[in-house]
Amino acid sequence: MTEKPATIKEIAKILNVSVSTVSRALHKHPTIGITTQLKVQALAEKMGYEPNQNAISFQKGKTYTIGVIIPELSEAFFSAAISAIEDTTHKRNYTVLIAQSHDDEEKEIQLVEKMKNSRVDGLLISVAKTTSGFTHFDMLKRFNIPVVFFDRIPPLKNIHYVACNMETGSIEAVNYLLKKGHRSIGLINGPATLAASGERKEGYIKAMTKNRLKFDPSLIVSCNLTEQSAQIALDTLLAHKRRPTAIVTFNDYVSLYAIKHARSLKIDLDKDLQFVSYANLPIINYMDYAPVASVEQFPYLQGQKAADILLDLLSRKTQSADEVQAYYNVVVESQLVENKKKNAV
Amino acid sequence: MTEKPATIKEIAKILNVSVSTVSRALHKHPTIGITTQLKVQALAEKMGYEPNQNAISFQKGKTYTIGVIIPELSEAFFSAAISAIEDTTHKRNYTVLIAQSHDDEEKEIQLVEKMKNSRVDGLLISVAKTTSGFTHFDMLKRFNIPVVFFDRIPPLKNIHYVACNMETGSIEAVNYLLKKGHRSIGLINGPATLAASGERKEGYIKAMTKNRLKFDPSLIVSCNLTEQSAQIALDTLLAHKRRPTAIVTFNDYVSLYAIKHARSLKIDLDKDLQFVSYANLPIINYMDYAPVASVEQFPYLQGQKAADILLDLLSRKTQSADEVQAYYNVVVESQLVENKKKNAV
DNA sequence: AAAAAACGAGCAAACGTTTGCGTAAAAAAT
DNA sequence: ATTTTTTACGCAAACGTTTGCTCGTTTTTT
Repeated sequence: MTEKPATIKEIAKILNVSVSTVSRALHKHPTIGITTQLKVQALAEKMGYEPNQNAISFQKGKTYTIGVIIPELSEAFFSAAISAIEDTTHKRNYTVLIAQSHDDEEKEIQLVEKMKNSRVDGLLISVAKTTSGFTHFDMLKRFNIPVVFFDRIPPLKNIHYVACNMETGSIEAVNYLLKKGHRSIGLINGPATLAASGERKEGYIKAMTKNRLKFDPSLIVSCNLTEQSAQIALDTLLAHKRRPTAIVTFNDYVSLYAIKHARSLKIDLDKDLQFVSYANLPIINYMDYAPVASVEQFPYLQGQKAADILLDLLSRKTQSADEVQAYYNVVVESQLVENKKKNAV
Repeated sequence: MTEKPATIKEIAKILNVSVSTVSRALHKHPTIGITTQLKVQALAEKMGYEPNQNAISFQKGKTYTIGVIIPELSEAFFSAAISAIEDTTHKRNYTVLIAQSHDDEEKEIQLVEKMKNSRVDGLLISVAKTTSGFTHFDMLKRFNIPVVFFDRIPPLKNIHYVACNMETGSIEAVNYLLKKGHRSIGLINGPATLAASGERKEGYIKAMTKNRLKFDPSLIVSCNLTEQSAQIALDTLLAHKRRPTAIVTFNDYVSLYAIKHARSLKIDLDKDLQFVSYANLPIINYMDYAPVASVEQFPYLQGQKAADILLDLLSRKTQSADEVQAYYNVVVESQLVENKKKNAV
């Protein structure tokens, strides 16, 4: 009843040729005569032969598997990136091993270890928020397992990475609001511990000064990304002596919280206060009042580029991998996209 | 520079023992003397030896990998299920290979084929919406690869599955609304082609008749899950001669669309119209007006149970796998949960 | 017609690990 | 003191595939 998968050996025995001949025939190796080749291929087809990937991996010492370590699968950004990575690598016959760190450093370390032990050929990593040590990545270097970081990049020298330049988008965001006539623009930023917060702030400041507007530090308030703290941040801004008519927020969630709070304060979100945020997640399509624009970070593109780089690294790894002098540092520009959806009544 | 992973052979050579001794020592096999055992383990530790999973898989003919095929990673339901599956299987030293069918039958077939070829030990599948043929699952049976279906179950005999009983939740939902005093309750259902639609309808009808209310078929309207079609469905219900004061919707998205539409019609969502939906996705936490309650389907639990079953199947598979007479049919009861969040002003 | 080149295919090792079987030495039983 | 049992370890095959090397046969070149 239970079928066993066909092997090269069986084919060889039936055809009275050697296993090496069968192997070569299936790979269309030129030293095998055309008649033998066809004979072998026909039988393989008939028997439903499928190469045992496991045996091949073992033999070749590589698994054709790339590991992906991300903080959270459920975050729209990462699932989009994963889709891109899958699409890109499947084309080149690699499979993808996905694991979530849940933004926990300890878990991330374990995962790196596990991935190394399961002999993945390479890794794509977006580091956890809490990660502060980086020695677990050294091990990968020692064993010559190439890594490409994406989106969340560790502060290390000599690494490959794909990141998103927040500055462009930030400047665009502020410019957009200035053009719309706003003169007092607030920023509800994330916690200072996040690199992303710094970049957003930089962009904000740069845009202000470039437009010869005096930059008022008190128009920048931080929040820790919770609903409550977003509310407080908004309250602070609303109490400002130069009460802003527009606010840039750290991400869509913060915008959402702030908008909700603003509405409960009966603020007219069409006339008196406008929001621009980062990320552009699907949720904004479901909001009654959404930010008027978002800074898109192109998760699919980032995933794609990261995968491309890793594949390239893997293909050239064949020989000398020690003398990697060139490190890929790809930066994709963020971009402001207007929210096409109309707000509710 | 580039280190090679340590092998059992090297350890054996250094210690002047045979590879089999090393292998057994590392497994704490009782026939190996305690001194040798410690010696071996110490050196292994020192050399940072990690067994080559690939070689082991090859040798044992099993990969300690289970494949998971789901429609969409980005759907909250599935990412929760995945997390459960990972948590459950990691404990037993299995790794998880995730793949998305994107609700495409063709893709699903390819994935099943790929999973088979990469010799996964077992599969967890939630079938694509469009899947109408089921022969690709036969192959798995032929090769004795156990499969546990979850959430989206194919209409086949003799399969293992974990599903959610919608009826309980549906009845609860209607009862809940009746208790709140509603006498005319509408249902915006999904397309008739989906099994899930049938179950929701069943539950709805059952709850009505159990409460000795005459069931009015015209209070059930279908939609195809798009925003536009949800709007039309709502319009239909609102024009009903016995205009409903409460509506059960196929899922949170439909609720969302309907609520949005209702608000644009200036309907008072606190007094004149209330919604209950299925799923209980995170998005409802972000809605200005959310359904008052949702039927929770426990994705984490479903994933967990499915994984447990598969692991059990795998552990007993050691010998006779043909005579599987007993099929696991686990049904988790859906449950109505009240939405604790207050609506906006 | 002899020598050289090209062709077609087989042999065997290798990848790292597990495991059934065999066996020498030590311990226990007679 | 001999036989039996136990202890502790080694031998070698096996898993499926790839690939460098060898070698006989045919074809081409001189």
